[in-house]
Amino acid sequence: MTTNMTIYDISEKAGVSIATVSRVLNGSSNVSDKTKKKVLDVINQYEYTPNAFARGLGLNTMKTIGVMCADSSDLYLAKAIYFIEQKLRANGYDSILCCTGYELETEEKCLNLLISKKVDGIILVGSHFIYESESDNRYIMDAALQVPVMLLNASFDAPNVYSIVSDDYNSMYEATKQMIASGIQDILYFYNSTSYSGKRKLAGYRAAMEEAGLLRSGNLMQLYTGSHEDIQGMSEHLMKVQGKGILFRGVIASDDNLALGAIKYARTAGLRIPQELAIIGYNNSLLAACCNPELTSIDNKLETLCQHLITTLMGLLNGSEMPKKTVFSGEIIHRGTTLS
Amino acid sequence: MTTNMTIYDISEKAGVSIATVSRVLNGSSNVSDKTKKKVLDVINQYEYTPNAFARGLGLNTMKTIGVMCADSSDLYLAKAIYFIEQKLRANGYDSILCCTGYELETEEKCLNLLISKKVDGIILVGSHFIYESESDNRYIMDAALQVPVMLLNASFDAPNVYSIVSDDYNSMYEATKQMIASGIQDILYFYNSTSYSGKRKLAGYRAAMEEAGLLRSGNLMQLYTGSHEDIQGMSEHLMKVQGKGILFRGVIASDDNLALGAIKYARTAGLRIPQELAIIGYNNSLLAACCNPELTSIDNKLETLCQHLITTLMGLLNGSEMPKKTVFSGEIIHRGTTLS
DNA sequence: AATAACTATGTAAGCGGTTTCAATAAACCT
DNA sequence: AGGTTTATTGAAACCGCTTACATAGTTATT
Repeated sequence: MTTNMTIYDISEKAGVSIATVSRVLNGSSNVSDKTKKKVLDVINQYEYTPNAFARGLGLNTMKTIGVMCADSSDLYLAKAIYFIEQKLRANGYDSILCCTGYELETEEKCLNLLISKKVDGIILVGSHFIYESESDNRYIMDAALQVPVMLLNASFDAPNVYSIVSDDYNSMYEATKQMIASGIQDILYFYNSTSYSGKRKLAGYRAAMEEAGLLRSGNLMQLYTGSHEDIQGMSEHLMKVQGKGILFRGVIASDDNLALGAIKYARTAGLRIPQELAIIGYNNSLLAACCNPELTSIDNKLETLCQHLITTLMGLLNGSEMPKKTVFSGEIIHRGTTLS
Repeated sequence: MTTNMTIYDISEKAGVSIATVSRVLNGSSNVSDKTKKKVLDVINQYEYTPNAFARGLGLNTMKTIGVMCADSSDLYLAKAIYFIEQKLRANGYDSILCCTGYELETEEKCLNLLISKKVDGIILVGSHFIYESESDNRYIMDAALQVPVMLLNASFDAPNVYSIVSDDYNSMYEATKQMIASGIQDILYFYNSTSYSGKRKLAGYRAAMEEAGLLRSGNLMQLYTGSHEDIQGMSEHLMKVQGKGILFRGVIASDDNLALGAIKYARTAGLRIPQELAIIGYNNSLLAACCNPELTSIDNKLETLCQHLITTLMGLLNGSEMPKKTVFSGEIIHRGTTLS
């Protein structure tokens, strides 16, 4: 356990100065093996742990990274947080978590809070408020003036802001193309966010549809504004869409949760999956393997993304030059909700 | 944004001493309104934020709570973390997250790390290493010597350790009793952890079975040791159990994930749910409403638990006397996997 | 009007480390 | 052996803020 000794106590017991104790604490090379051992023995004997605040004051770092996400209870984000936390701690850092609940104001407040807590870096896990235009991201840029800011699945170009993204555009483009190739023409795009990655995904879908000459009107894109947990609501939403006479034989969802809503809708409407309604989800979350039929989904290699994010961040903190943006491609995992 | 001014800069610009600045910073009453305004103006003008380390050094607190959990990507734990983080921040605290990955050694290490980071309290979210016997929890008791330790869904009696638990025993007892009452006698208990709450749940099941004279041997309890995400593996596990000639017409699972495994097993084995196999899960997670048929599950009022946990912790930090243990009862949410 | 009792502010001593700089000891040359 | 260079160590300044104590300025009391 942690005792309440100070560096003075240790220096006294070890018969050296506090400077020397500090040196062995920080692994300075300029300490003789003999004294180093002597000091370490005392430290171990009394289970001394240096005071983090004092240390922070002197070093101006507490080896802590701020992690911000909209909702840590979202399956995908929760997973990201888990990977990030694990990898950070493996690197001797730990993480302060802030959940912003999809509110811009909270996001700004948290950002300032993290900065004032002197984190060494900030990771935005799927922030919902990254805009394409730089000037709209001022609050992030302000934070980046102080510490490196890492963006997971989002990207914009600003000093000291680094992005690790999955190629959502291309993944969606390919998924849509494949569904078209399987003979389906009326493909509804079902999404719930206009975030950075949301826009990219939508663009991928549109490109494929346009290319095939199938994008006739905005009818085939449906924004769902309810909670990401409200499967029933999603299903009802699709029922309404159907009620309006909009025809669709395929659903491509921006998220597995939404895809589940589509599955539920199919059940309610009595449609056979995938023969009468094909569905593709996104994120390849636990849900995809859980539902019935199992969901075809796009896997965007979350762990790889997180690993690179941490590697990049650690590099930056060590003063290395690091790539501003890294892109990984996704992969379509075929399961029971698609034909081909 | 946060500037790099010190209290000296502010005091100079405001024409007062640093003590006065510090007083307005900390809301001390002994400052005249005139000077207070003067100082605040300067602070706002320069967007000054006091250095957290220096402040921590002086106050010996950084308004931070350590949150430990085995796996933040687990649906249930993720949700708990979300609630906790939200409520903490609403109270002016924030949280350092540590995921221990179900490893005792990591759990101990994190506990020490949190203490050394001078957190004001520690919350164990469904720790897997709470033992019934006090002496086995020494490492937690050591931490409790320094700061209050809050246990969610676990409990043991030690100084400065507080518990908020759901009455798992009773919930399971009732669930089992109801299934028996619905005419099912061969009920398999499918579980994956021998944690504190795991034991309680199992005991509830046993009690109900014993009471009904149905507990003939240990055959009807099946410990699954695989990953909580490996639905396929769970299903196969149950296939093997069936293969051994162990008969079961009902499954009560210690967790919704396991229940999903049971659903998958039923599908594979060609059993109709709930007529040929009834299933009850635990936690009433998102999954329960997602799967097909929808899962009957026990809701243990997670948000209520978290709310009370935070309230209790805040009370403690304000020096109030607080209850050592609070118990809430759960509720069975009936859906499509049970008869009655 | 003189004394007591506050109120508002400043001075300076910590809080527990890190680090610069100077001093001492040990090692290396010629 | 004497002069250098280098490896160790310690003294003390400093990081930025809190707070006990002292002081000066006000208001209340008799």
